[in-house]
Amino acid sequence: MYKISEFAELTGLSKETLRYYGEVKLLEPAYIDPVNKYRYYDDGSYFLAVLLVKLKGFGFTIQEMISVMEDESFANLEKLLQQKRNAITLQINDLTTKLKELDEFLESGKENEE
Amino acid sequence: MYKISEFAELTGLSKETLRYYGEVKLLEPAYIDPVNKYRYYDDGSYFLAVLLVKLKGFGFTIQEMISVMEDESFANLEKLLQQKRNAITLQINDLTTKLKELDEFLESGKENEE
DNA sequence: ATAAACTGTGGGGTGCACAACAGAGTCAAT
DNA sequence: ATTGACTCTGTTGTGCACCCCACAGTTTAT
Repeated sequence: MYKISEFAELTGLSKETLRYYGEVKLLEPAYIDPVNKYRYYDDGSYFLAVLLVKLKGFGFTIQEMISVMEDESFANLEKLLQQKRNAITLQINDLTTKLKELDEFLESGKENEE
Repeated sequence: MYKISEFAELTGLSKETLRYYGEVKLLEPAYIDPVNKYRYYDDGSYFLAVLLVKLKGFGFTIQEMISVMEDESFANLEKLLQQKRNAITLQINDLTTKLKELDEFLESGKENEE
């Protein structure tokens, strides 16, 4: 059983994020001490957390992650993954365009300096 | 003088965003009808809005945009632009990595299907 | 016993989007 | 001139996915 800070370090999720995930019932502590309310996580939590970190990195929303966790068959998972793949590709293109625009902007700024 | 919807269409900023920008004093309407509170924007607003849309696209935060607008000399502008350039480059790299990871994840998923 | 380190629960901030509801404005029909 | 219908605007509140700070009770180490 890990305390929140320990578990945060283990998973890469911040303490705040862990509390938040508990609140929205995405990842609830394995045990909460009824006296002091401390959250405790176990190896099962760890397993889930690792998956969540992955999905989060791919751009899954909380709701999407919840839906994935609820669906034992993981039937939606692949569909969502494809969706995120497209989204990431789009983002890369957008950012590449922004970068060009930014460089042009910087260029035009230099001209006006003198 | 443009009413908010017209101005929104002109600039590409949504009505909500325009109200928000007014609220945080980033871009205030040129005139507000004291009777009905309608916001009116003029060509000066338009000029600023175009710049803001650019900066926003580059990832400037509201506070950064405000600081840029307050500084008549635009001395920070270039520094911030360079900063954003780096940030965008990082994001592109991150996303590219994510894409690879996602593809690997999809691959490993296929194997387990049967 | 006491201090240091950790935990809990709020509450505010971010940058808008979106929905609800009310007061204006506009236009046509009466 | 009035009425109704439709469109537009205003304000207010909520949601997203956390981060950050403050205050207070706990636990741990000395």
